[in-house]
Amino acid sequence: MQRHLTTIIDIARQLGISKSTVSRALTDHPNVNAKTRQRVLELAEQLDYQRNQLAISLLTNQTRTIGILVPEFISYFFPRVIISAQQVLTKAGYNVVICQSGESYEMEVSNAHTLLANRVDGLLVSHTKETRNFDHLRTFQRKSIPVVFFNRVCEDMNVPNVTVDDYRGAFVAVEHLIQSGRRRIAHLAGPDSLPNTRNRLNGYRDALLHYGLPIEPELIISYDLTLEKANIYINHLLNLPQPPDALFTINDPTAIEVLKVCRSRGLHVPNELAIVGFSNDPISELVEPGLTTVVQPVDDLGREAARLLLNAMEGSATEMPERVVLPTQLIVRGSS
Amino acid sequence: MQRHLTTIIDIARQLGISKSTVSRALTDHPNVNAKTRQRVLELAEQLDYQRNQLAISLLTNQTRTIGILVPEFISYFFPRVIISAQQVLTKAGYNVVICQSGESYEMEVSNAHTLLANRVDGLLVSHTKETRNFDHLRTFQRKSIPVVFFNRVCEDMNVPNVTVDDYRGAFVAVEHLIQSGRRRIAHLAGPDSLPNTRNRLNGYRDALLHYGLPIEPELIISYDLTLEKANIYINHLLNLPQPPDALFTINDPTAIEVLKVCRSRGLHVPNELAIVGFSNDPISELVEPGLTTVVQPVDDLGREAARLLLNAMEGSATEMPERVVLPTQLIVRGSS
DNA sequence: CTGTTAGCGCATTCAA
DNA sequence: TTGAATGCGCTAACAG
Repeated sequence: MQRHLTTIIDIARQLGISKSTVSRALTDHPNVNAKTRQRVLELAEQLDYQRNQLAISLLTNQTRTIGILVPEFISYFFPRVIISAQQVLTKAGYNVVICQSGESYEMEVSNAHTLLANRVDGLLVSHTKETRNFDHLRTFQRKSIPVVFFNRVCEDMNVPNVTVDDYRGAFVAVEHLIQSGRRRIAHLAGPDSLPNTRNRLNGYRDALLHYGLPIEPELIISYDLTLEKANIYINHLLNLPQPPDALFTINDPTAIEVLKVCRSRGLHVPNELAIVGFSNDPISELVEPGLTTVVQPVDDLGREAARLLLNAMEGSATEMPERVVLPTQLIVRGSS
Repeated sequence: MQRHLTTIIDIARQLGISKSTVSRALTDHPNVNAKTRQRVLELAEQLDYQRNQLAISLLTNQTRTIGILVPEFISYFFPRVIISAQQVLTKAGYNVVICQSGESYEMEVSNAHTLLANRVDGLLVSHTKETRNFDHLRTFQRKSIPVVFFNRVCEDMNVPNVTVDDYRGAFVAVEHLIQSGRRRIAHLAGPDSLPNTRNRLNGYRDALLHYGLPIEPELIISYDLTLEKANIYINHLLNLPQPPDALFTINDPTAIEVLKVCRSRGLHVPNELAIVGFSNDPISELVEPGLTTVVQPVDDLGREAARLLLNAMEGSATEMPERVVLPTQLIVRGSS
């Protein structure tokens, strides 16, 4: 499939001038005759000329494109964050390309290579649940391409990051359950490769400790975030000799799954089991009963991540990378 | 921010050989001494060398990258389609970059320019609801960059496309309402810039005609797909002297909004108002009552779109662009 | 104000 | 098997 796209040389030839002049006319360079510029612009328009960004990037060594790498975008969370980040970046004159890895480490590595090969000027990342080795991201660092983590962060890498206050969110959620009279509060936690998971787990633990409740290992289950596994573990918990009277889940989809299981078992929510989720997925206010959950400020998250990246790219390479933690908030609905 | 990335020249110099040889070693060219190749590969690894895709693309005039342009990805629909398309494209050795336009025509044009400037080898598009002028996409065509439309297609452009059978889906949905005894069936339609909207409207109309029911203009309302407007029109319909006994909506989020309005007005669903949505958003099975809706085969949609694009790129430029229409299916739940 | 020249990083002829 | 030379499309430095 050979195709010829109009180049400045085509324009120069047809106008009988040099390609430098064409280039200058096209880039609003001051030193060019108004009339000449006019002619160039008209012919460019007519020939449907488009600057070849590839050539410019090769020359300037910057693409004005930034890459966003996310583990998935089925859940509402990542799309929202991306959109708000994109708004900031677009306003700053950057293009945004998005890659999603389907929670696969291998795919993430491949995406990282693509982004690197295409020489993005900066990278916004939230890694997959499988990612334990971060060499593919350190490569960016080594090449001085700014990287900013959001949501799922690698604490070992010395780069800026933005997270929400998972610890506090979890603490308050569990506190709420305790204060409404629950005593056997279970926690469906995510894989412990994810710091958010660990922070939420700590918040859960500390809330129990703070109120003098025992921490029962049998009530804490880590799983891989798939709904199939969630279903199995929920039933497992409910089949315990002493089943929990409340369940705090790592995210809203999981909490919804709990709701479904309760429905099918004829368990009343919240009387027989109280449920609290995490993230305030739009779905959580539509189910019956409404789901109590912890709000993550998705828009702020995207905005902050973009801001940190812009800072990093626009040079002010501070010695201490900035780390932003955004507040979370509990929304109480019918499920608790 | 000046940074130097390792090039083949660095490798060549350090090894005291020419860059051509390095290039050959790196590209698995047959004519290169095994030992030399070995040394090159080792040093490349050690220096953390990455091929500069920009330079290669400039040279070969192809990027092995394809662009996906969608109007939004908040709803579950587009992410799903993208993921399945991406699977096919990745397998075929292409990289995928995604741009979303937030339903803004202006943003879509800008994204199209970005993708063009970055010389994608092919484009998968679903346009915004505002798009009426397709010049920004015709540009790709003029430059022989294959374009494939999916879901929201421009019928005037002579390119392959994939859609679902909106007409049939709507027909069957309305038929179902009629057969379950409804007689005043309203339709909340989308903007008529979108062919899907028109097709669904036609399906709705023809079903009424087919069963000898009158078409009441006051029961058909086009709107802009925002939930705020949806809310206004839903209330408007329910306030009619003769309110409808069923409501068929352009999509599931709108149907959910209907459900919410009914809840707040104390209207029983489906007894006082039956509701049927479109697209089988995961949310539709979680609400109470479950939402009757028309399934769109999202995975097939993405796969087919990718297949058509690969065909178009891999040369077989057939005279008649292929147009695929995928079947839809009604799922009956509690809301009807 | 305009033309000439160089070079970004690479693959690919053509010679050796 | 290897090296030298060419050019992809463009901007920028330099010279008129």
